[in-house]
Parts: sequence; C-alpha cells; structure tokens
Amino acid sequence: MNINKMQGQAGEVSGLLQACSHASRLLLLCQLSQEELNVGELETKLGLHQPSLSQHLGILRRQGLIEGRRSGQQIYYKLTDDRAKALVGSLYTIFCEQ
Amino acid sequence: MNINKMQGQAGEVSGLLQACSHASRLLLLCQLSQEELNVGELETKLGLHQPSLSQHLGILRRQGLIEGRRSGQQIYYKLTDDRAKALVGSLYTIFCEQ
DNA sequence: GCATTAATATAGCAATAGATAATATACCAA
DNA sequence: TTGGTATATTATCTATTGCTATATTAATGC
Repeated sequence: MNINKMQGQAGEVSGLLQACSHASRLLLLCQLSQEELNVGELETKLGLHQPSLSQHLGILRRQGLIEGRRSGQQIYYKLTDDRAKALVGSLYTIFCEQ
Repeated sequence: MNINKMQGQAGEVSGLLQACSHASRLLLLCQLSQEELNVGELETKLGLHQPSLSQHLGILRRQGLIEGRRSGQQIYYKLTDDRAKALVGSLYTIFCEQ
C-alpha cells in the first residue's frame, strides 16, 4: 500500500465516508443500491420524518452518490456512484457476512 | 444483500465511518495499518500540530481502532481493529488501485 | 384556473466537531 | 530533585451538523 496515493485521495475519500457516516444515510445507500425507490417509500421503509429524509437525500445528491428521476409526483432515487456502490458492498461483506 | 442485517449493524458501521471521515484520521489509519509509529513520527509524517494529532488519536483509540504501547518517552500506535483494517484495505482498492 | 398531494427548501435552535493555546502528566537523564 | 522531552488534556472559540417546524415549489385531478 502506497501512502502517497492515499494522500492524494484522502479528501475525496473522507468526503464519501462523511456522507455515509450517519446511520440513516448508510441505510439509504444500502436500500438504493438494491432498488430504485421514491421518497415516500423510503420514508416508511426507514421510518424517517420527511424533512430529515429530504436533507439526507440532499447530502447524498450533492455528494454525487445518488440521482433522482421524477415520475409524476414522485421522485425515484437510486445509487449511481460506482465507488459508493463498491464501498457499500465492502461494508456489507465486512460487517454482515461471515 | 439483506437490508435487515445492515439495519442491525448500521450504528456500529456509521460509528466506524465517522471515525474515518476526517482526512487526517483516514491517513493516520492508513499509516498505522502499515507500521507502528510514535506520535512524533506521525506528527512530522502528516504535518499535524501535536494537540490536534493527539485529539485524533484519542478519537481512534476510544473507538477501539488503534492501540498505543509506551516505550520510554514515546508511545507507539498501531491499527488493531480487524474491521477497520479491512475497511482501509477496501478503500485503497476502490480509490487507489484499478 | 383551484385544490390537493408530493417534494424540496429555509429558519431557528441545540449539540457536536475541529483548531489553537495553554496546562498537565509521564518518563528519562543528569 | 531538577530539567527536558513526549504525549495528553483542557478551555475557548468558531463552524458545522441534525432535528423540528414552517414555507415554497412542482405536478395532478377536478
């Protein structure tokens, strides 16, 4: 492992980790890595109040991890960032398998 | 991927991510996954002020990720948590290889 | 158009994090 | 014991985060 490489990426990586470092956002990313869901569905699945959920979605969106697609009144979100997908997968392997 | 499993772990995982979500702490973990280093060495390697460094080390220590061993006047730290090791390895793979 | 529902944005507040400066503790050597 | 070096802790300040409540925008059905 070459520390210099990590030094160049540290800002970007820590930004991603920061975005994932809240339990609700982590679960959001897990859900959205599996299926595309609209905000109302996420609200009931995760049991969050709408403004909080919207803020968390905003953080993930501004970080470039998720994308929304409007369909009528609903906006459907999914996880689009490959690195975030890989991270979620690794976290699942480390903490939920074995 | 079973979301329920992640739900049970979300608090613990987000705690770990929180600890890694600062560029200096991320680099600390990378360094300490490679070699045991004392505080003065870390200070010059990472270019941090001693009190900040000590605070970051304290956060990682209280989170159970690193352990210190006193040898004379110096305290040598290394990464001891297996999951954190696995995470750092995954992050390196995702962001620094490919 | 108007009313309704879905989603987003904003404001206010409490709690937390991070930087710096100053102080304290632990160890060692003379 | 005295002084020096290494590390930790504390205090203070500022900035950021997250929650709740409220307002605003967007789309639909009448």
